[in-house]
Amino acid sequence: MPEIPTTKERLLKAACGIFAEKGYRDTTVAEICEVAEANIAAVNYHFGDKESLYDAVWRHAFEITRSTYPLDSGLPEKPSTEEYLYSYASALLHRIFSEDEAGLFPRLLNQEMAAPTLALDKIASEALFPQSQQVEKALKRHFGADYNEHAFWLCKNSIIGQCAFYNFSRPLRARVMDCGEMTEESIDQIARHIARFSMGGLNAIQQGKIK
Amino acid sequence: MPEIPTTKERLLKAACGIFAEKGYRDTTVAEICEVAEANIAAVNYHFGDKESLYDAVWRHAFEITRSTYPLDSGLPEKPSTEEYLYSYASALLHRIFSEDEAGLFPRLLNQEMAAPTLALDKIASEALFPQSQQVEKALKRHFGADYNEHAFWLCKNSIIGQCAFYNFSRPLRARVMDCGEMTEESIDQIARHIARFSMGGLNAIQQGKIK
Amino acid sequence: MPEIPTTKERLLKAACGIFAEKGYRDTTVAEICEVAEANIAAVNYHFGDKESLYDAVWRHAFEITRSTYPLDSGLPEKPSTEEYLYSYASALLHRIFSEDEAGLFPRLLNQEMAAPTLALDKIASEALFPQSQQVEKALKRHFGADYNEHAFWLCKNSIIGQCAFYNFSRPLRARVMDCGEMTEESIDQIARHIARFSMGGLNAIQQGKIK
Amino acid sequence: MPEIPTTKERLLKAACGIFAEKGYRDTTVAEICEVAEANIAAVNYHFGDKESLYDAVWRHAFEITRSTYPLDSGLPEKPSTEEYLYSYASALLHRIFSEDEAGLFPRLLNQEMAAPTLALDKIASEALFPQSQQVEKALKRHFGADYNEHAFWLCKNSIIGQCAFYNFSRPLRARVMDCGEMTEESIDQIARHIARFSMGGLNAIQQGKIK
DNA sequence: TATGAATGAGGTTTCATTCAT
DNA sequence: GATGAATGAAACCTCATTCAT
Repeated sequence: MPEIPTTKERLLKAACGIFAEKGYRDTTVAEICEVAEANIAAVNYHFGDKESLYDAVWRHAFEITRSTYPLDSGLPEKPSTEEYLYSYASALLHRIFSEDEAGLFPRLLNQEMAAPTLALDKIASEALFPQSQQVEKALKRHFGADYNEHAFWLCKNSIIGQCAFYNFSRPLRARVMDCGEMTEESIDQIARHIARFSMGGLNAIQQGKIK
Repeated sequence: MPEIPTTKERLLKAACGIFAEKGYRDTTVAEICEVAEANIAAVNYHFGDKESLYDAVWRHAFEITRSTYPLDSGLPEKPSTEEYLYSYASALLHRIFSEDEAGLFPRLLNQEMAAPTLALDKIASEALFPQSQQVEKALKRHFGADYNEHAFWLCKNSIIGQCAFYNFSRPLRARVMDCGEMTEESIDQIARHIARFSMGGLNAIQQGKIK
Repeated sequence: MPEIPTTKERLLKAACGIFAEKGYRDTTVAEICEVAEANIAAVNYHFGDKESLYDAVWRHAFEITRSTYPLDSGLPEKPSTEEYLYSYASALLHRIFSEDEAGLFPRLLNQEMAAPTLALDKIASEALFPQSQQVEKALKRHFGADYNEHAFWLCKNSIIGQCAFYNFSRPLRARVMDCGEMTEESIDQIARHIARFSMGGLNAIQQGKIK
Repeated sequence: MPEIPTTKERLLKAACGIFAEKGYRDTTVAEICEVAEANIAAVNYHFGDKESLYDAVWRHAFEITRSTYPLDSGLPEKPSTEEYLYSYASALLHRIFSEDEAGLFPRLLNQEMAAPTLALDKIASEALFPQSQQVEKALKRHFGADYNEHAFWLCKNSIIGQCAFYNFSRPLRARVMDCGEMTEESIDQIARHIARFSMGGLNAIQQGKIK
């Protein structure tokens, strides 16, 4: 039974879309209220002020994104490093290429990276840091005795960077990057590429360290 | 002979720094004029409007960055793929970590990726596309007969993505990423890591293709 | 038997304190309701509108103040003029320096003197005028045959003014006037001073008139 | 040659009148601009914000009041205490009853006493404290050897209070106090009354102390 | 009897731009 | 060539009040 959405829900939904598209500063309360078909004072009534609404927005967006595309879905009991990398990249890419609600968080993140708001501190500690730690765990298991703090940090960045690039370069896709529409299959192809490429990279780094 | 900078030059310089730091929308004409010690009407007088100033800023910043850190400096006559990758990554990273004028372009790029302006089309075709082609050329040479359009595109993204990540994640450096001040040596270390990691990646991809 | 206060009573009490502290305009209905732990619509429901609530506050505050510190308490059967003046000043000063409910009326009066509301007319005739007449009566008895309408009016103002000054200058007490906490004794000291100072004044005026 | 007043001057003048009449909070920037026939943004352009305008207003008002009715005008070389008291009361009363620009400061003060703003600290230390000291000086001379800190403070308050009462009770003049229009002569009459009444008071206090 | 959601009017402030000088 | 005053549009926020329940 589809409930009629409350004004607060409509505001949150409208705000999610507009904040993700335009960023905090370029988004006006008036536009949110218009899209939500609510009174101009509704944001202040339901959320206090624009900033608190933004807070609710990113938490909401992150929760949807996290639960729709969890980072460790479909992994076997004892995943190989490549299996883990594939799962991780696949989740991140699905989030990035998603054109519905599940894609909101990466877009908001893009906005924050360009024009950080006060929310970034919270986003970093509550959303990004925990996810970052998951990659670390997998890498630590892979490296085992060869563990090295700095090499480790570099590898983590290489892996995340390959995925994040597709988020960062979003506006270029229609301009320079000659890629068509993103399908389930093409996303999977990228994920598999990143997993394999990274495995090769990790091995190269590990060999360099041992020698 | 150090010339006294004209009002127009002072405006351009001030605008570069502020636009790069705050983005187009968060930057006010008043602040630019104040920093440039110019009249509030100076921007409109010399550049027409805020947007045209932004255009001039773009070109200026790119020209400085491109000439300060060219992508192919210090390469031997017939560079190996790893040497080439190292040179490429080194240039990109120096641009990204530069805290003077040479670092303006990556910062502006970050802003554009989040909130594209009309300038992005021009920048994409005039600045980004040519640079992208340089990576392509090196990869084509490396792959040789194994050349495959899509695998090739994926590898390019993997390489650029690893570098761009340090630009994209700039605001996180002070928050989540536990890295100290960037020195010439630490930048070099990252560049060498990316070159080696990518060589491992390329080989892994190539072997996968052959088999 | 301490009854549980009704919503209306809680509203009235909360409103008294806040109106007295901040004045009509600076007080928000929302704040009153919050302090009274009542619904935002409670003021309008129970009192009609903000202004009517203010009216009720006025009457309530005056009634408490008037009954707690009546102007003629503790007077002997046939008080001397100085005894009367002392009693009068003492009552006014106790009202002014009271920090509980009995002090509400002078504070509200202060607000009205700066920004009169429609309530002032009623307050003037119902609360202030009768009190003013009491001083007149005592003065008439004192002056006797020397009675003179205008000299009389001036003396009344001199007496009331000395007391009212401690109400009017309330915000200055913490700033310029170097006086410590007000105790029963220090209040009494002021009352005795005003009685004696005024006796001296009245005599001086009377002598001037006679001569 | 009467110069055409600038926008800034018109704003200041309009603001003086409206702030004095309504107080800081009840005055709107829009109303000031309307009266000054200026654009709604003019206040922010010329003064920064409403608060800074208010700052300029009370300084302007005080300066006019202070110079129009200085506290020690018309005093003989070696004034008697009564002459001094007369001069002081006369100045204060002229300020209070003035219906042109010279009357602005007492009205603003009335507003501040009811609803203090951040400006009150500055007003107290820059305007009120220095004037208070002038009374002290005269009283110290009068009391001579009988000087007593507290009695002294009480007398000062009695004198100022008698004058300030006519400021504080302003809205009551038309309601309860049966006084007609204020003329130069009636003001003078009040001043002479206060001087004489206070002389009597001071003497009574002094005798009480001596005995 | 009481409430929480909702609202419209109006508050201060910001800002890119214009214009007479 | 350059400026400082001025402005209109629009931003965010506040608040007394209303209304359906």
